[in-house]
Amino acid sequence: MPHRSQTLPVDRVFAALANPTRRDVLDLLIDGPRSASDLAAHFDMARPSVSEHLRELRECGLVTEARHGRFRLYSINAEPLLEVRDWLGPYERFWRNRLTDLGRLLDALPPDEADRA
Amino acid sequence: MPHRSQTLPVDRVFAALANPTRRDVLDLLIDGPRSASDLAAHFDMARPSVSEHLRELRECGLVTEARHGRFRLYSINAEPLLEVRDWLGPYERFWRNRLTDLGRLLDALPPDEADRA
DNA sequence: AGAATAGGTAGGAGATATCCTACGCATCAA
DNA sequence: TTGATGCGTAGGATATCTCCTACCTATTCT
Repeated sequence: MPHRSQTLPVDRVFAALANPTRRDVLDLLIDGPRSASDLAAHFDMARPSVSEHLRELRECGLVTEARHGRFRLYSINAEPLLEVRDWLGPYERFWRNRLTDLGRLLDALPPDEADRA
Repeated sequence: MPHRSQTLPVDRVFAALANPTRRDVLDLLIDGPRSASDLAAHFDMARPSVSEHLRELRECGLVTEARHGRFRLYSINAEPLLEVRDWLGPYERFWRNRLTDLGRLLDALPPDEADRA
């Protein structure tokens, strides 16, 4: 009956992605590494706040930091995203077969009937 | 410079997935529809708390509810997960080519070297 | 009708998230 | 060496999250 108690690594990844600013940071880093202040300049919030988001991304392994003089270059580490993709895997069949609705299963509508969606 | 203010639908989906109980609910529903109390029995928390998680999943469209007498059967609607998969898309190249580290980009390793995946 | 069952909502406690300003500590430029 | 720049951390205000117990309605069983 007890089900979960401590925070798994995959939990941290999902939690990190739950914030739009952090997802936007990752999206910016797709094109290549950027410095912290470069990243911060893209957001309508104080620089230290962005710095905190970077720390969260660091702590769940989604970015890495490389010091270059007084700059810190952040770059993507996409590996933790594999856990997200793996979690998503079992759901592929739902959108592949359009079996997204209980009603269709229970009422056993003719499958072609419902293709106007 | 302003970047985001209101909560987009995709934000709600990511936020819903950020909670392990809610992801577990979805995982349970993969095998088919279940009633609310059936779902609640799987978790080490009070039933009304599970009910609240179900409401969140409902409100972001990840589950649908069908009333049958005094039961309510919940079933998956995987469609919102497409947004997650779409967001994940641009990161595929990172784990496909194992270009997860800035160092490798900078050092310009031969690209065929990393195709054991 | 009366009791039991399914399950949602209200209100609140405590924890966590997200932002801010103030500050500290390096590093580089003059 | 002094000042400016890059950037992390501290502490705090406020909002949101996650759980609880108490309570309500609707349906079904006897």
